[in-house]
This record gives sequence, structure tokens and C-alpha cells, in this order.
Amino acid sequence: MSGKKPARRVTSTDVAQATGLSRATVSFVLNDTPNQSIPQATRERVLQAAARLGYTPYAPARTLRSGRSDVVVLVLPGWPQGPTMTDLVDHATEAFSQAGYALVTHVHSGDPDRLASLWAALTPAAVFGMEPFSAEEAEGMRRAGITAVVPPPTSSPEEDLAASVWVRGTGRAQAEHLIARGHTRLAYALPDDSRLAVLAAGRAAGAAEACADAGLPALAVATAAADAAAAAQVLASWRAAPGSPTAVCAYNDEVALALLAGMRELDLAAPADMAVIGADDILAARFAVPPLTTVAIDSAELGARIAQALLRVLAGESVDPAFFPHDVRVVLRAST
Amino acid sequence: MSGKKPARRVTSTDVAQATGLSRATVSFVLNDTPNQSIPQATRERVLQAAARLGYTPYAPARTLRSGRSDVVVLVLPGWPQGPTMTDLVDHATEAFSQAGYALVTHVHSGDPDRLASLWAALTPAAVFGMEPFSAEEAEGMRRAGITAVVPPPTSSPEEDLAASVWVRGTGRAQAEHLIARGHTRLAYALPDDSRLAVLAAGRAAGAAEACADAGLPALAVATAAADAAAAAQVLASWRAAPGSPTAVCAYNDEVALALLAGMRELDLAAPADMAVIGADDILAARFAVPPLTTVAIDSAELGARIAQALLRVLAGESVDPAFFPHDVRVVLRAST
DNA sequence: ATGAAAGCGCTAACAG
DNA sequence: CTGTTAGCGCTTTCAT
Repeated sequence: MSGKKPARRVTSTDVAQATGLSRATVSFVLNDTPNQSIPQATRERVLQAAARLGYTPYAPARTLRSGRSDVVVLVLPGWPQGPTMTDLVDHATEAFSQAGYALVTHVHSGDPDRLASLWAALTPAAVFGMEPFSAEEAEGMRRAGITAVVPPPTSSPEEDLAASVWVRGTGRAQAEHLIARGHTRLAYALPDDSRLAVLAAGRAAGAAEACADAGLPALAVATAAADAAAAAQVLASWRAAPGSPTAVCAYNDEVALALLAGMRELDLAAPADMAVIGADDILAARFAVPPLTTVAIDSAELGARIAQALLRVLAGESVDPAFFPHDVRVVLRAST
Repeated sequence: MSGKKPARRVTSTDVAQATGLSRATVSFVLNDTPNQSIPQATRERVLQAAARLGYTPYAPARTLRSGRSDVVVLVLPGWPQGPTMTDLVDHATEAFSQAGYALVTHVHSGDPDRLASLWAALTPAAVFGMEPFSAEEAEGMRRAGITAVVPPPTSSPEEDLAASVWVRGTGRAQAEHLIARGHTRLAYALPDDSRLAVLAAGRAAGAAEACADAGLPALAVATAAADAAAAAQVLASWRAAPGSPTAVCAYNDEVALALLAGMRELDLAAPADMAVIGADDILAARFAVPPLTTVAIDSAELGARIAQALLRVLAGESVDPAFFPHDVRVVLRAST
């Protein structure tokens, strides 16, 4: 019930006064600045006073002075996040935290202005995007003085694709699994959501590469809406074509589930009539009928790698896209 | 190929020099400060120069001076995020953006220190948590000078539960649907993940309330691991008990899917042998066998409401927990 | 209508 | 070993 006391912030000046020392000395202790010989007694006096008063350094002032902030932003595309992403963020948070940075995420719906105001409000030390940044977005970051960006902004879509090697791994692993099982005519099912277009293209490209490497004919690609009837239609059209595919890589598990539902409508059974492989290993995959074979990435490792990459960039070094190994593991269940 | 030119930031001083005016005047124009009569000509001169030079206000300095930042943090519990959460965040981002704030999210794994360093790095204007904050966490915010917090920190778990009326709505809607369908003995299936404990308790409490309101016996509550065999066991034990339940509310769709898989193992059919209702309406729910009845919240509205609540708190007003109506919609499919 | 100047909290030369 | 001091970029009285 205490009034609206504005609760004045505890500053280093308060600590200085409480200890009878100067702000400088306090600052040296609190940041244990190198090349300063502070006697142990003084040091403890400061530390105790700081703890007792509940002193917290004030970030804006610190940032203003030092020119660097401790915030790292992970820009997530505005698509439905699965468990993989959650894990990844979790592990990246951990890694950054240990390096003294605070990680926050921002879901980006595509409006460049929104990102611009984010930079203005946060002045992050580094930014990581799950998708390549557009030229306009890159320009906004440059203006805001953000130099540590991964993936590094490029000027050409080709480079972007090249940089997304770690996305292509998923599609590649799916196709390779199917090929290893003896399938020679594959299809790829894209999601019906424009927000996923970039990522889907990357994954599909990976599957196409695997087919090319194996000397197989090109993938049959189609878009499958998140709906059993629509999926059934796609399946029917594939089966009607000459040289029809016998196995399909789905963009993700949800698309795969739709495909499975479509097959049920057509009285088809996986994998006999058509093998289906998903991606991401969502929880629902194991409860599908039949249980869905899928591929999963080691999100913990990827999260840690992202953190490493960004920390490296922060240190002024450069990162090789291939640095993101994106090891993909096949989770074998009954649908292939 | 330009060297590592540190790319000096464009400051308001630069704009002042370019226009031959003082920083004060520039500041007046840029913030269109009230009660200042600036001639249109000067105004435009400033605006043009600012645009031409690519001036961006520097947040740390602004915050240091004004004492307030434009950052709002949404603290997400470290659990797997579904589409509901994604939408919610998306809409909240939009609403805050229009009010001039930048929303970022932080996944919180439970370590209070991590949150503390987040406050230190960000100095957010407001914080919204999906779950109540612990006393320790609340203390950390107080120290960091963050006063706008929703839900407002309380000292008792009872109050926390009371405040989470908007969480309980989900469980209530599930139970009410089942009761309306004639079921009189209900069960509740909890998830096997400690991170979800708080939220699950809230949802279960809502279902329990609905039973009590209808004068029905208490819910049979059990924990169902994300695994068909484990779910089967839970189901078997429920059916073995006298007065066994005929319908079950699952914490979320994933638990419901596990239950459905368990029923298949036992050769039971939903809804004949046991009705199952999920929550969240994940995409996989519609592809389940049988398609899963579930409840969904209007995440767009909830996101907007969260934003409104926080903006209200920022304006110094208080919010009533009941302000979050959390309207829940039953998505009727075949499992009930 | 515009400018001069102070100061937010912090760090880092530079003195002493 | 510790204190003095300047100044980061910005807003905002108070003068002019």
C-alpha cells in the first residue's frame, strides 16, 4: 500500500557514498578492471555495500559510455514454431548467457520498419536471422550501427541459398533416406504458407541435390494445403502421372501428417503405396497412423553453434556457413 | 572491401551542423515537442537533413536521459511453443509496435539470475509473464526498477491462481463441453513435463471447477507421459477403477494424441469407449485418428489484450485479471 | 524562434 | 592505491 514512490534507482554513486570511496574506485571493483591494484579490504567493502544496497548497473548508461550493449537478438520468421526451434533458442540462450550476453527473440512478420524500430530501441550487439535478410533490412541494420550479423547480408539470392547450407541438410537427409530404401522416383510436398516459402525452398533444394547426386530424375514438387482432401488430391495427381513417385519428402511433419490423412481418404497405405517422411520430429509424429518416419536436427547443438558463430563475429572474425553442420538424424518409424 | 571503418553513428549533432541549427532545435523538431513554435521551413530543413544523413536516435542515450525505454519483454516459459503462442506473440508485437514499443520475447528456463541479467541488459519498460513470477523473480524486477509487470507479483500462490483465471478458462471449456455431451465422470490427463506444471495445474483447476459447478464428482487426475504405452496404462487404470470416467480432458493436444494412441493399443475407440478432448488446436489434431475435438483460444485477441493490459499498466492504471477474457472455442471433431 | 548549458549513470584517462 | 574529471548522445529548462 506504499504510495507511488518512484523507487529511485541505486547508482554507483550511492555505493561510493556508502563506502566513502569514489565512483571510480567502485567502478574498478565492480568491473574488476585489469591493471588496477585494489586492496582486498577495499574490494570487499565495495562488494558488500553494493550487495547490501541492491546495486544493479544501469545498462543504458553503460552502453552509452562503452558503445557496446550485451543484447543479442534472434530474429525468428513469423511461422509456427516447433519444438526444434524452442530447444534451439533455449540452448542458444544458455550459451550466450555464459558469454555475458542476453538473448532475446523477436518474431518478424516481414515489415522492415518494425525491425528498424527494434534496432532503435535495443541497439543489439549482434543479430542472428533464421532466414537471410533482405537488402532493405540489411541497410536498416547498417544504419543502426549493427555490424555483427549472421547470416551476413549478401547482395544476391544465389549467395543466400549457398549460405543456407544448414537448411538444405534437412531435405537432403530425407531424400537420402528414401533413396537408401530403394526409391528412385521421389516427390516433395511444399507447405501452403507463404511465410514458409524461403525455408521450404531451401529444404526442397536439399532434396533435389540428393536426387541429382544419385543420378535420379528430378523431384515432383507440389504444394499440399494443411487439409486431408487437398493432400489427397495432390497424391492422386502424382499417382496418375506416368513414372509416378513412390515416396514423398514432406516439408515438415505437419505436411506429412496431412499427406497421411489424404492417403487414408484414398484407402492407400504407407509405406506400401507411398512412403512418407517428415521433418522436425514433432511430438505428434510418433502418434500418427502409421507412426511417421521423420528427420530431426540436434537443436541443442545447432543452438550452441549459432551462439558460437555470433560470438565469433562479435570478436571480429568471420564465419563460414559450413560452420553450421546441421547434422540430421533419421528417426525411423513406420511410414517409410 | 572498405577497411574496418567503425562506421561512426550519425548523431543529432551531425544534423544540427548540417542545418546550421542547434541540437536543441533539432531535438524539438525530431520529437515534435509540444509548445514549441518552429516555423515550417526550419522543420522541413531538419527533417530532410536527418533523412539524408540517415539519422537514427540512439536508444541508450535517450533512455538514460528520459529514464524510460521503449522495450517490452514477454517472458515465455521454456516449454514447447505451439501455434497459439506464435500467433499471440505476433499480434501482441503488432499492438505494441503501434503504441511505439518494441516487443521482444525471452524464453525463461527457470534460472532467476538469467532473468536478472536480462533486466540489466535491457531495462524494459514493462514485462509480461505467461506464468506468475516467483518472489525471487519479482524482487529482481523491483531492483531493476521495473514496475510495470503483468501479472502483478503477489505473495501467495492462492492469489496467483486467482489471477490466472485466463488460464483456467481452457480447462473449464473442455469439461463443460464434455458435460454438455452427457458425461458425468471425467478425468484429467496432465503432461509429463515439469516445466508445464504450473500451467497444467491452472488448466486442471478450471476443469475441476466446471465439475464442481455441475455437481459432479471430482476429476480423476493422472499424468500421461508422451508415449502410447504409458498412456495406455493410465487409461487401463482409469477403466479398472469403480465409477470409471467416460471422458477425459487432456492438458493439450499432444497429451490427447498420446491418449488416442494408447486407446489404439488397447483396442478402444473414441468416443465410444472414452471421449477425448484436447487443447490448443494444433495442426496435427485434425489429422488424428479419429480427428481430435479440441478447444482453442482466440490468440489474436488475447495477444491484443495482453498488449492493452501492459499499456494500461504503463500508464499507471491497474488491470483486473478478468480483463483477459480468454474466450475459448470448442473445435468439434470426432473424438468426443 | 533559437541557442546555451546542465546532467542522466557510467567508465577510463590522467593525476596525485 | 585512490580521486578528479571529461564526456558518451540526448532532452529540457532557461535565456535570449
